[in-house]
Amino acid sequence: MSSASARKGDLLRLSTLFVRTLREDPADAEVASHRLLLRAGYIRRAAPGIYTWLPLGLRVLGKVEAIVREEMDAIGGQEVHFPALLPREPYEATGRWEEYGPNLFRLKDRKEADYLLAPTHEEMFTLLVKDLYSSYKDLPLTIYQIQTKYRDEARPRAGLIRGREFIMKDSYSFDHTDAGLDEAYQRHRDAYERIFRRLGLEYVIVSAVSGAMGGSRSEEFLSPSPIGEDTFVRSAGGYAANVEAVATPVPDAVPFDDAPAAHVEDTPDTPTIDSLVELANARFPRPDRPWTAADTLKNVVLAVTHPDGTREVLVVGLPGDREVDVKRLEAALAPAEAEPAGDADFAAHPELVKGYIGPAVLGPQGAQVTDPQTGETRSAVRYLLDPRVVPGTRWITGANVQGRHVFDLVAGRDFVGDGAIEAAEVRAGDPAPDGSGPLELARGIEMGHIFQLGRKYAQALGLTVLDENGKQVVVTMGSYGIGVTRALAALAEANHDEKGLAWPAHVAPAQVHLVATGKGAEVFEAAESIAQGLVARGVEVIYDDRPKVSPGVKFADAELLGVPLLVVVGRGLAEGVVEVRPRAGEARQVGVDDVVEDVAAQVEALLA
RNA sequence: CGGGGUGUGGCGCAGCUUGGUAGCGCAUCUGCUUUGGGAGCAGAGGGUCGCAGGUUCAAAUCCUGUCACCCCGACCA
Repeated sequence: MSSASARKGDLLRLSTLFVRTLREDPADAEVASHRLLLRAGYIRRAAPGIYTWLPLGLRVLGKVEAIVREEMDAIGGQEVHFPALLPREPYEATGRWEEYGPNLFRLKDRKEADYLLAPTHEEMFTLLVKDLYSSYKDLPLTIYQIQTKYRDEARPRAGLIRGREFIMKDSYSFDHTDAGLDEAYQRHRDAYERIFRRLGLEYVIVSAVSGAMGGSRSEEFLSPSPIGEDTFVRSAGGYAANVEAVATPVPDAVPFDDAPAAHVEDTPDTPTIDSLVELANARFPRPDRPWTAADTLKNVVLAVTHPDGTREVLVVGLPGDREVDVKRLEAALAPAEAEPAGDADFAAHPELVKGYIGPAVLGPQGAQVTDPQTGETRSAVRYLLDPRVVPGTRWITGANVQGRHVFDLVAGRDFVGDGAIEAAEVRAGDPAPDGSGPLELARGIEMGHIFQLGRKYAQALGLTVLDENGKQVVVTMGSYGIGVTRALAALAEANHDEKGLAWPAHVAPAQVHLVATGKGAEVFEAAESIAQGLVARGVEVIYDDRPKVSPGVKFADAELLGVPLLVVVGRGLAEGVVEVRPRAGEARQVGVDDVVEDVAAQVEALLA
C-alpha cells in the first residue's frame, strides 16, 4: 500500500473535503488515539480491528511512510512489494502454516487451494533472493516493503494500536558473513533512531528476547505510553530492557559454616506463603526481625509442553515474596510452553504434596531417570531455581509432608537445583543487571523491532550462495519491522489534549488551518487570497470556507483536526489584521498584507 | 479461552422492571434570522428495536436459543 497523497501546496476546502467530525466520543473507543482519529474523521471502523482511511488520515499515513521510505533508502534499502495474498507452499516449507496457528488468516480459492493473508513475509523475501542471487558477490543486500499485513488477533484493541489489518515496513538484510549481518543490523538501528526522531516520537530501545526465532540479537523500539502493551524497565543510568529480557543480578554466595542445621517443624494449615509467614512468626519467632515472605522458598509446579509434544512436570523455586511472571517464564523456556500444573500432573507425581513441596524430592535430591534416547541421567522432576537462591541462602520451605515445613534449609548445603531460571517477576526497585541503579517499570507501544534472524529461514528454504572459495554457504539474515499504522497511533497518543489532536508539523495533514469567520463576503475574499498566497509558497492548507457554520464549530473542528498553525480571518479584518496562533499557544495579530509571508516563514521553520 | 458489559435512525442515549401509537439530543434537509467559541425559531426526512423461535388478542419490553460488538485477563515473529 502506498499512500503518498499529500503534496506541497495542497488546498483542502472543508466545504468539500470528504470528512465528518463527530461531536461526541464514539462509545467503543477508549484510548485517545482511537477516539480522536475517529472523531476527527481520519479513520472509520470497517470491521473489528480493521479500519478505512479517509483523506485526512491518508495524508498523515503518507507522510509517515515517506519518512520511513527516505531513511530506508538512505541506508541502501531497495523497495519491493509482495502480494498480501500468498499461497500456502512457502509457509509450509518453514512450518509456519501450522505453527502460526489461529492468528493466520487462511482462505481457499475456487479450486480449493489454500491461501493466506500474509502476517509477515520472511519466506517470500528469502525465496525471492534465492530466485535471483547465487553468489557472495551479490551481497550484502537490503530490501524492504511497506505492506498491509493481516493477523487474526484474538483480541484487537485500541483502534490502530492492535489491528487485524495493519501497515508494516519490513526489511530484510542478506549477508554471507556474521560481520556483515552485524553491520546491517547496526545500520537499521541507526536508521530507526533517525526515523523516530523525525517523526517527533519519544522512543526507548530495549533489548528483547528473540525466543524461538533463534536470533542472536534483538531490540525493540518502544514509545513510552501508559496504554502501551509492552512492559519494560529502565534505570536512571540508562539501562532499558523488555521485562522478558531482564537478567537478575546474581548475589554473592553467603558463608554458611555457622548456619544451624535444617529442622522440620509442624506448620498445620499453611498451604500458602501468607499463612506460613503468619504461623512462623507466631510459633517460631526469631530474635532480630520477623519472618517475611522473602524468607520462604516457594516451589511452583508447572506443566511444560515441548515442541515435540512431550509433557514435563517441572518445579521452579523462587523467593516467596515473588510471583512467577508468565511472560518471563515462557521466554526462559521457549520454545516450550508452560502452564500451571493440573490435577493430572499432581496425580502423576504423588511425591509433590500441594502446598508443602520442598527441595528434598526435587531435582538432584529426588528420583532420577535415564533418558532412553541419550542414555543420560536426569532428575525425574527438574528443579530450576531463581538466580537469587545462591549457596548459603537460608529458607523456610516445604517438608513434603502435609502440614510441615523445614526451617534453615541452606542452598548449596542441603539442596541444589538443576539450573537457574528467570521466571520471577521484575519489580520496581530491583537492581539493573548492569549496575546502573534501581529499575523503574513503564509501559510502551512497540513501534519497531529489529533482530538478527540468522540462518533459520535461509536454511529452511535453501538460500545459499557460493563464497570466495566456491563453497556453498547459507546466507544469514536480519529482519527489521516498523508498525507504520501503529506509529501513527503512537503519534496521536503522544500529541493530543482534551480538545483534539496536535500533530507535529512533519506528519500533520496540513501545516495551516485557515478559518474564515464572520458575515459578509469580505472575510471570505480575504481568506481566499491568503489561502492562495500560502499555497503558492508550497504550504499545505486546510481552509474552513464553510459559509453557514458558526465560529465555535469552526474553532472546535480546527482544534480537533490538530493542524499546527491556525489562521483566523474575522472581526480583526476591519482593522486590517488577522490572527495567527499555534495549535496550543497564544494568538498573535498580524497585518493582513503580511500574513502570507509571516506564516510561510513559520511553516518553513517548523519543517526545518 | 475465562470474566464483565452492550446490541433501539449516521453518532450518543432513554424506553424494558410493570407488554398496548418507537422517543430524546446531536447530525441531515427547507425557510427566515444569526456569525469570535459547539446559534435561534418554524417545519421535514430517516429506525427489519442484532437474528431466530416461543408465550400472548398484542412483544423493543416476557421466555428459549443464537449471533455480533466492546472492555479486562490469557494469547500475540
